[in-house]
Amino acid sequence: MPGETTRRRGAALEADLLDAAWAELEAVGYARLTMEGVAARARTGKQVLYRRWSNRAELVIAAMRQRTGSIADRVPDTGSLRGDVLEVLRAGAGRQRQIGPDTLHGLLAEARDVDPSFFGIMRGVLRTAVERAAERGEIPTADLPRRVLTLPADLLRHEILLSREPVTEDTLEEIVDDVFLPLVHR
Amino acid sequence: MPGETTRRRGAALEADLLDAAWAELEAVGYARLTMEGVAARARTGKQVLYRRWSNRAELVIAAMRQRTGSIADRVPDTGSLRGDVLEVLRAGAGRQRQIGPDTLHGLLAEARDVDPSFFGIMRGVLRTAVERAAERGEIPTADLPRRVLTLPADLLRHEILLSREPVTEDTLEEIVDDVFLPLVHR
DNA sequence: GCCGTAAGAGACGCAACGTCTCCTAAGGAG
DNA sequence: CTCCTTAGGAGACGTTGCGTCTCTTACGGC
Repeated sequence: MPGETTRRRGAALEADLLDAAWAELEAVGYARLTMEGVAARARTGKQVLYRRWSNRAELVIAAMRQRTGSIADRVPDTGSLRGDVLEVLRAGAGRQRQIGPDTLHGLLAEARDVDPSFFGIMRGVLRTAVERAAERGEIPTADLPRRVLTLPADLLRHEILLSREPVTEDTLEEIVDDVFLPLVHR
Repeated sequence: MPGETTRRRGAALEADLLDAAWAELEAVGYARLTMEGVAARARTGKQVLYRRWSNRAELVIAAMRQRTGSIADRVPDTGSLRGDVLEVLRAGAGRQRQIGPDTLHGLLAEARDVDPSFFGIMRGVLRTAVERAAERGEIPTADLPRRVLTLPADLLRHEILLSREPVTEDTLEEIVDDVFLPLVHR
């Protein structure tokens, strides 16, 4: 096999490393993911990993970024606030299904600086959805208390962190219909 | 020194072990707490720990239980729903201050079965508070959607898990005044 | 075609794990 | 009071993964 002496470099190698990290994550889970395991899977040495990321958490976060591009920036537009918010939550729940609660718990415990943009992304999207609903006259005002605006995202996150089971569609609807919409309609 | 040959046993020893675990937790934090460290602090061997708890998480949970008795069962009665709920949240926030987010994150990541009673305690207390408010005629009905009832506790928990800073009184008031009470009043 | 950079490979010392073994104090049974 | 079972105290042991380090060698820009 000719690939035998081929030595990967730069971006190509980095992509392979992140792929290997992701594969290892799926294979053994975050708790038992080791730098040596990832290195072995990528058929390289640990040093190559440490040259780029200084610990498990950083490596895994990088791998996740590569895999699950940014959710944000794509504001849904279903015509109703309810539909928009549900859509945002579905996107968040979907991302959770990809990542899994164990990884989230692990990162929370190990990452010194969980980049807020990692958990706080949904806020801007929700603000836009609410503003558009107000413009349509669907709700009285877009001027909500900060905590109300982040409420759907916060509750979803809470659910993800504590449930260990994938979040169901029913749960998302409860969040929207029992909590968020009643607060906004007035 | 005569204490030198005294060998502790049973419950007395167990209490010493849990004290040592708690002290170690305060001294080095959950991330760097080790079984060997706890054993050394308790002036005994690891085996004595492993005979009782099969890992860090179990040991620490036991230590916490001994230290911070049960919050529940003591339903505040301030005369107003607002006061009662705030009081419950303050108790929860206080417990957090004792324990610290790092320990919580660690347990979440390591404990296979985070006993729901550990995180879900506040629910029953809130139910009682709401029922009494309804009896007083302060609110129209005590028949709230499940998710609304657990809302204050859920939001506090979310805050605790993601903020890393102690939860402030302001935050508690936001939860109650901007989110919970508006939902209940109607 | 030369040469600096970084990949590939693995040895190293260290810290904790969880298991084990050995000895001996404690304290109940008779 | 003595015997005997139980469990505490102490530490050795093999293992795993960490993070660092060293060495050789391929790559690819100049």
